[in-house]
Amino acid sequence: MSANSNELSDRKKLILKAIVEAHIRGGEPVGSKYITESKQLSCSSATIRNEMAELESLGYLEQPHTSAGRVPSKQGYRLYVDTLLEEYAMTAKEIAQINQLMKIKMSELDQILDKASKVASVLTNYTGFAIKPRAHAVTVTKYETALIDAHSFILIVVASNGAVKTRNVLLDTEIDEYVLARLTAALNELVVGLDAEQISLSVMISLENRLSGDSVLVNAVMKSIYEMLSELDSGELKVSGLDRLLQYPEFTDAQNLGELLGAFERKDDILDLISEIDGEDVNVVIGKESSVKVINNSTLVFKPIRSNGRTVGAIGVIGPLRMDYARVLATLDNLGGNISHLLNEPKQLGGKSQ
Amino acid sequence: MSANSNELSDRKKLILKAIVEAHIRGGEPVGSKYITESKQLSCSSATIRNEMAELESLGYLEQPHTSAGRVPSKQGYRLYVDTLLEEYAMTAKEIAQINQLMKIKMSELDQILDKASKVASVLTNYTGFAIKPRAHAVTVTKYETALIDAHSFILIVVASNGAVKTRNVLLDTEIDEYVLARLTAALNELVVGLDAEQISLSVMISLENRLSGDSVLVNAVMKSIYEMLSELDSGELKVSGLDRLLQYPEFTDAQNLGELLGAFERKDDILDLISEIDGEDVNVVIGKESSVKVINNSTLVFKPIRSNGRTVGAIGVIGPLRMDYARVLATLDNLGGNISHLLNEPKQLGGKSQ
DNA sequence: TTTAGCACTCTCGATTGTTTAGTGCTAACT
DNA sequence: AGTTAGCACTAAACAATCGAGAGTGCTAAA
Repeated sequence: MSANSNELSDRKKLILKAIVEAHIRGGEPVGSKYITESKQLSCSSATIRNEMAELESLGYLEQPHTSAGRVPSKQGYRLYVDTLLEEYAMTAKEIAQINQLMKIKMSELDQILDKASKVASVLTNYTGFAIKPRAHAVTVTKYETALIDAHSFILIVVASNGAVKTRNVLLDTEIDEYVLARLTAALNELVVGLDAEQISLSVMISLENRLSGDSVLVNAVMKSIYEMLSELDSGELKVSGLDRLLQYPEFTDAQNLGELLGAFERKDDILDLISEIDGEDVNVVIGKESSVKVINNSTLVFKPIRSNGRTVGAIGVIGPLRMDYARVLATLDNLGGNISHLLNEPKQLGGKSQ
Repeated sequence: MSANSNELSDRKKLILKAIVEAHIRGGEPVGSKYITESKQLSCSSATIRNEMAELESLGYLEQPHTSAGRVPSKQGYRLYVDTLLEEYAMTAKEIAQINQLMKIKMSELDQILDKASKVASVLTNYTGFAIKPRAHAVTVTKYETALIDAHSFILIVVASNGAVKTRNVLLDTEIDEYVLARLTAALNELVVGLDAEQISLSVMISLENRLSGDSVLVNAVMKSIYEMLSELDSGELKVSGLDRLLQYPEFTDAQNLGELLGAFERKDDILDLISEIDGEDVNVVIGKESSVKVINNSTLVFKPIRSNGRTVGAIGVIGPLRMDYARVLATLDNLGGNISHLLNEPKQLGGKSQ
């Protein structure tokens, strides 16, 4: 809608950068005097003031009230993360810490993501989250079953996106190996390649015909399949370290906090927001700049997790607009790399050393 | 530690009850005048004052400051819920609402609990939660497997507490039906009846001997088994409707809210607290009166969910001390009954009418 | 045993003055 | 033309004061 970054003089950029960073550190509006004093800018506070006034009219800064300092606007933060930010070089100690925390070998993607979101939260001191993105029109590529007892068995589906899901099916009729084998064969023949929406009455009827009209069984199974597919479709969101939000003054008033908690409850908005992005890089969503107006006064930073060329999840953190972007970006990038590594490396022995 | 309820005159009880209920409604300290005016007590404010002073010295009331009214103490709330509370009769409408909301037929316990905690939150307007309690020394009673592809299979354990858990096991070596069948047989012979702590090196060695020394496979499997058992041991806690807390002034200050959020993060304390109780009835934990000092200024109400004579979970709500106990107790009781019903009734057809 | 009456205490809200931080503007300076 | 010193101005933050209101405890009378 307005000025692109090239229009800004180097000095303006420098000033904006200084203001953003000071504000991130201190949390309070920063004034011209502070900039002149603490910085390499060799000009007086009056000059800074003039520049600040211009930056404000360009939309990069805001003034809470007449006699306060300036605060970066969302647009200001955006420019900062896109072009002004200096890459944060993680210390060896920090990298060691990530490796240490992620050392626990886990096999389930869910658990790895969960753990990673906790680690992200601890390392950045913001609230962490992990999602498995929405995946539309997932279909089943293979069915498998395992008998538990006369009244229950496990139904396993392998989905087109590589996910595997299981469900405990309980029946009040009896079932045995033979019936189950027939069921499995029938499913693999008749109910493969459908997504949740395509499971129709006619599919059920053909399946029922194939299985001597055992409608109880067919109903139970189809219901489970439908549920599993829906779950795969609808994504997942887990949050950790919620209490960390409270240390930031922007979340002590119930307004902002409520919006955030509400968004976490509903999950949909955040899942939508993240599911629609499909890169490999760390993403930064600042306030409600996105089409989705989930988060008004918070920033959401996340990195997609890919495995075998597919986006299988994402981890990220959420915090105030004045987030320590440099550190967060570096941390998530590193952590994300660590996870991809975990997911793609061949399985090792348990780790009983000699 | 002090006065039992029989020492209280009927009038004192009536006054205490009136104060508690007024405070629950209004949230503010209630004074002698208010009681005299609005109530059936036929005596003057001065008399009420005298009684209130006594109730305070007995520990049932507290005074925020000299010229404020009285507020029930935790002990006061306790007496109220234990002996003063009038049973809340749910309206037909409310009962219909519960049935409506819980109508969705789901088979997995996890999902039912999850849904129920959401419903509890909606109906009571407090924060809801669902737990699967800790279960110590769970053992495996049966193993089952299902091949997915050459590099992965599903491992299923049926646990001594009736739970069924599955894990996707990935290998970089190849595996086939035959190997899997041998593995399954060996597991069912050698690794049955052990809890997480009893999985030792010697078990692994005997298993490995049985399986032509395939240590990669054995390691992966035993690790998964260990993980599953640990998970079964350690319980689960899910929270819903967190944002509802914010509407109660007692949670607008970061102190209380932080404590609660922290407790939800750690989960342990709350799981401990609830796991140690094994009745059938709705339980009320007021503040940190319990040995576990998790929640200082909140009340936790929950109802165990039983299935086949075993406690398989619990649902509840958490909110301010001045919770609408009557309503909450009735709601949870009803909702709990509804769930037990769901869990124990024979499975129905999918619901295609006619 | 109850109650009317009153003095006392404490909070809360409004009002006011003071301090402080930071601005915008102008006029002088390089 | 860009920079800077200086100054008037603004708005918040803070502290002190004041009166009103609510509710108590106590006393003395019923």
